[in-house]
Amino acid sequence: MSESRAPGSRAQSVYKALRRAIIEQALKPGMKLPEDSIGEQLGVSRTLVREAFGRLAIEGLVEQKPNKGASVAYPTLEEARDVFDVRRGLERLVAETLAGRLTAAQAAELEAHVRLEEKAHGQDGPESIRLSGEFHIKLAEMTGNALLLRYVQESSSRCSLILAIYGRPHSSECAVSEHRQLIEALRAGDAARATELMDHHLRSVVTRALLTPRIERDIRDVLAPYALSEGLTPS
Amino acid sequence: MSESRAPGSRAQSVYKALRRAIIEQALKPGMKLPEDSIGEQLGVSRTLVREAFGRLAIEGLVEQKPNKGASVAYPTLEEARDVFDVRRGLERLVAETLAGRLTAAQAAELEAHVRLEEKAHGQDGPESIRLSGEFHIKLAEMTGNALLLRYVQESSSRCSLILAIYGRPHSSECAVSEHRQLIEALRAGDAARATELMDHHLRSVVTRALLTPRIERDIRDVLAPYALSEGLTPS
DNA sequence: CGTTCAATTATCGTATGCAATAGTGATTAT
DNA sequence: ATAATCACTATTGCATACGATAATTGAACG
Repeated sequence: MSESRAPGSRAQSVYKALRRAIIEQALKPGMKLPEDSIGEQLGVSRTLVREAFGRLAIEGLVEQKPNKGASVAYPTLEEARDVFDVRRGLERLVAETLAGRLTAAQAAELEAHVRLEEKAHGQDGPESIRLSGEFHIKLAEMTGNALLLRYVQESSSRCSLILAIYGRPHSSECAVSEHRQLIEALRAGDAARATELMDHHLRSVVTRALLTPRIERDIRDVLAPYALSEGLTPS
Repeated sequence: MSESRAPGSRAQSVYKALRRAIIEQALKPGMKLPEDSIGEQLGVSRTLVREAFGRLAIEGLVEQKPNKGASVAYPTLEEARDVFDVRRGLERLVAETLAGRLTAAQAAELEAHVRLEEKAHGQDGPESIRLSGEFHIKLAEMTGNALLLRYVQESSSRCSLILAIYGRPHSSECAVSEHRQLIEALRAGDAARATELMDHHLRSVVTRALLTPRIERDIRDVLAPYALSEGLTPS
C-alpha cells in the first residue's frame, strides 16, 4: 500500500507551493527560479516545476524568458495599473451580480468574516491582509460564476504581488467599514450603490496602500536629476 | 545555418495550432486529444503537446482528466452563461475605458474594419464570423491594457467554442450596425451610452445565435426519451 | 590594471524511457 | 447466453537524458 497521490496532484502541489511562496514574499519579486534546485527542494522533477511555471506565468506571477528561465514577476507600475483597473471592473461585476441575490446564510457568512477582520485589525500581521483579500474571494465565490471567480482570484493575487513591491509596509489593505457598507448595499439589492461602493473601495485600496503614484524603476529616471544637478548630460 | 526557431517558439506553435483548430471546429467539442498522435502530427514530442494542453485547459478550451488525458472542452450551458456574463462585464470595461479616448487613427481603423465586415456580410463563410470577433479584439487592444486584452481574448475564444456547440449554424454573430453605433458613442465620449450599447450588443449576440436554452450533451439525456418511447427503463 | 576572448559550467528546451492506470477484447464459469 | 475475470494494449504521469544556449570564470593581451 504505497501512498501514491492522485495523478496530476503533485503538479498542482508544486503550483500551489510556489504560488503561496510568491504571494507571501518568501520568493521575492525578481528572484530567479532555477528549475532543478526548486524541483530538488520540492522532491519532484523539472518537468513538474516547468508545468507549474507555465501556469504561474499565465497568471502573471512569474516571468519566463527564452533560455533564461523563470523568475518571480516584477510588474511595472503600468502593469500594476492595468491589473487594478481590470480588478475593479471584475469586482464591480461581482457586486452587480450579487446585489439582491445574497442568501441569508451568505450574508451571515460575510458578516462573520468582517467580524474576523475587525478582530485582526489591530495586529498588522499577515493575518489582517489575508482576511482582507479573502473577503473579496468569498464574494466572487458567491456569484457561482467559476470564470469570474478565477479572474478575480488571479487579479487579486497579482495585486498582492504588486502591493508587495510598491505598497507601504503595514497598510491593512481594506477598510473594514467599507466592507460593511458593501454587504449592506448587496443585501438591500441596490446594484448601483453596490457597484459604486466596490469601485470606490478598490480605488481607495490603491491610494491607501500605494506609496507614490509614480515610482520610476528605471535607473536613468532615478539618476537623471542627480546628473543634472552636477551638470552632467545623460546620453 | 540550421533553421532552428527561437526556443519556446515551438511550444507556442503547438498551442496556437491546437487553439485555431478548436476554434475553427476542425477539432470538435468533446473530441479526444491523444498526446502522441497529435505530437506525431505536429512533429513534436508529447512534452510540448502536454504543455500546450496545460495552457488550453486554463483557457477553458480543453478539459484534462487524470489518467484519461485531454479532450476538446464541451462547456455546459451553465458554463456558457458564466462566460458570456464575464465577457459582457469585461467588454463594458473596454467601452468605458475607450470612451472619449479614441485617437482619430484608431477610430478610422475601427471604421475600416466595420466596412470589411459589411462587405463580408453576404457570404456566411467563416470570414464574417472571424471579422466580427476581431472587432472586439481590436477594441480591447486599443485600451492598451494587456490584462484586459488577454481576458477578452480568452472569454472571446471560449464564446466561439460555445457558439460552435449551441449556436445556430450560419448566424453572423454581430450586427454591423451595432458596431457602428458603438464607435459613434466611443467617439462622442459618452461612456454611459457606450457601455450600454456594448452590453446590449453582447446580449443580443447571445439571443441571436443561441439555439435552444437546453441541449443536453450527456448520452443518457440524449437517449432517455428514446428509451422511454420503447418502454425501456434507464437504470 | 582593465579589457577581451576563450573555455568551462550551469541551466534551459525538448525528446525519450519507464512505471502505472484505464480501456478492450478474449475466455471461462455459471 | 450472460456476466464476470483476466490478459493485453493503449495512453498517461513523471523522470531522466541529451543537445543547445547563456552565464561565468580565467587567462592572455593591450
